[in-house]
Amino acid sequence: MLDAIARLRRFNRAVTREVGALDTSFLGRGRPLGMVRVLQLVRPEGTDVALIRDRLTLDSGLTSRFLRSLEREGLIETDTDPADRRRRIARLTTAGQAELAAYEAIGHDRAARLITKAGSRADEVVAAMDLIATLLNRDQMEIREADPDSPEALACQRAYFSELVARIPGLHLDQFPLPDPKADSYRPPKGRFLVAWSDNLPVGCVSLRPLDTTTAEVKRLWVHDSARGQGLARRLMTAIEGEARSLGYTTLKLDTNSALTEAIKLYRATGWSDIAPYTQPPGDTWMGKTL
Amino acid sequence: MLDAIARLRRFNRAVTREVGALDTSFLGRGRPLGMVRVLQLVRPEGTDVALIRDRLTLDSGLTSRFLRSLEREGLIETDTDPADRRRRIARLTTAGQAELAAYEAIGHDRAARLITKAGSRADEVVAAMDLIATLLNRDQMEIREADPDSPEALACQRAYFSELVARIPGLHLDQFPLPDPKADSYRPPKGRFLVAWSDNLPVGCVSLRPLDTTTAEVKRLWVHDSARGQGLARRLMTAIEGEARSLGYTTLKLDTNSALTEAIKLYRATGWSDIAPYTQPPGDTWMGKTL
DNA sequence: AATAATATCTGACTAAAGTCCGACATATTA
DNA sequence: TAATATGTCGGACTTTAGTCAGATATTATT
Repeated sequence: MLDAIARLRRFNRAVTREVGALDTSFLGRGRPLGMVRVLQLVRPEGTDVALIRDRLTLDSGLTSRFLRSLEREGLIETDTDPADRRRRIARLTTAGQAELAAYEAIGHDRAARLITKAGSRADEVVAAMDLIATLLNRDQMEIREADPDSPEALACQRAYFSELVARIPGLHLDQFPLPDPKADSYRPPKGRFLVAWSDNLPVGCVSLRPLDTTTAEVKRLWVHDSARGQGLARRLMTAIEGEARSLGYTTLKLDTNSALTEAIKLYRATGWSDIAPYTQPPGDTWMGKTL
Repeated sequence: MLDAIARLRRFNRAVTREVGALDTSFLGRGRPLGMVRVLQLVRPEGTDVALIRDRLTLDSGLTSRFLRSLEREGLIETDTDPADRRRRIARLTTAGQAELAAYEAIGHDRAARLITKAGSRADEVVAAMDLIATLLNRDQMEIREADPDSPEALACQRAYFSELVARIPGLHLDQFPLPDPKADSYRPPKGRFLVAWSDNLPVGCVSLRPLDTTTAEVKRLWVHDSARGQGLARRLMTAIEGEARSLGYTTLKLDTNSALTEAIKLYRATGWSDIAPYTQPPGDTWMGKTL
């Protein structure tokens, strides 16, 4: 443990230097870092000013001045929130989107250089970064609905199928075409596809499709390697069960494979129990839950 | 590659937040971060002011002011470098060492909390941090002489023997007692023990012991997992060969095991060639080089 | 309806970091 | 020996980040 702490602190020092260098790169476009950090949180659809303040733990006065400055530059627009007219919502303008893209490009170049530096160990380094970033972002993971054919949902499903193939003997990737021809069953109004985000990286998914008017099936529960052991699968299951409830289903089913031991353990721990088989292989374990 | 870059940038964001929080923790002792960073580079034996400036990429005026301020507080002392009297050398006083220890304690607490947060995956997280920190520190790795019984040299040898045991069937750790009863042969004036440092972490070692007046043996070449694939083993070999040369040896020998393929590949690539056996198992490959 | 709480904004202020310049002593080169 | 380069220093200045208090509008509570 003592040694681990010394090594973590070495990591901090190394990264402080790197991040310090990264900060100055933002200055390349003549705007202070604080303002850029705000800009990066403003979405084209609009972001709550309170959320920005909260995320960056900024003083309200400072936030306000940053927003005014960005507004003067024409990068954002602000409006009062119709729901609570004390609140304000900041929205990225077209010019703002272009400016943000320019920052993306700068960061992109720096990142590419660092990855090149990693040489033959680039994959390992990226996996290591994922692990650390997911850990640091842990308290800010969000679960949002997504279209099953969106790029992020496809990435999740691809990873999920790869894992199935790796863990269950006799399966092949071409058995799982993507985009899924049956994607429509995971779409509203009867179905759902949820994606878990850690910052901008999709780190998990789960989906729901109707079987009959009162029964739905949970499918494709997957968690990114870097996010395992942190209770995300449980959160995803809670979320999808909540969706099922609000869609009016009273019974849930799922089929899984006995090789996926952690998943089965989770199901049992959250009130699922074995039921009669209702699908073909690769499923060999069937479970159900009454809502 | 594209995806890797997006993920690296996510890592940067996560770490910027964490490091930002880390920075403010330094303010707890009423000294600005910049000054603390300088203080951390000053060693009790003395550090070149130019080196400090270089490492932190500071303006000379700013560096000077930080040093004056630390000097006024009695934490450091400065002297002109006798070798080049334009240069100055900063030395940590006893008070400075105490102050630095206090900072260590603060960082220690924060680090311990983060590791606790990693839970069951703490080991993986620390390994991931090592990999990234070593990559970022790559251009600043230093090779320095150490006593074979110093804690860092022992750590290196322990890791080296563990690796031997893991890779060569039939070996047991108790065959390699530490501290080494024959440590004296690796000490000056006839022997050498070199340790490679990445920041404060020993990431590699190599040693030399006399066989006769003109022949020496290279032993215990080891590189930390996080530092592999970056040419460190080659640097260590170059360094130890240089030491051998300056000690007046004309011939070098080593014995190794055929399981250590990367090492053997390196030896062949740097002018070593096979020679007649001269030791017992676990050695099964013997090489020599004329200086 | 009065009071309290909340969200934002503005202005005044401070601390920290960093830049630029000239002065000075010393070292290197022509 | 003269000219040039280098390393350090201190002063004047700017930018950035952050704090604090008060004003205003709106919402929630009593």
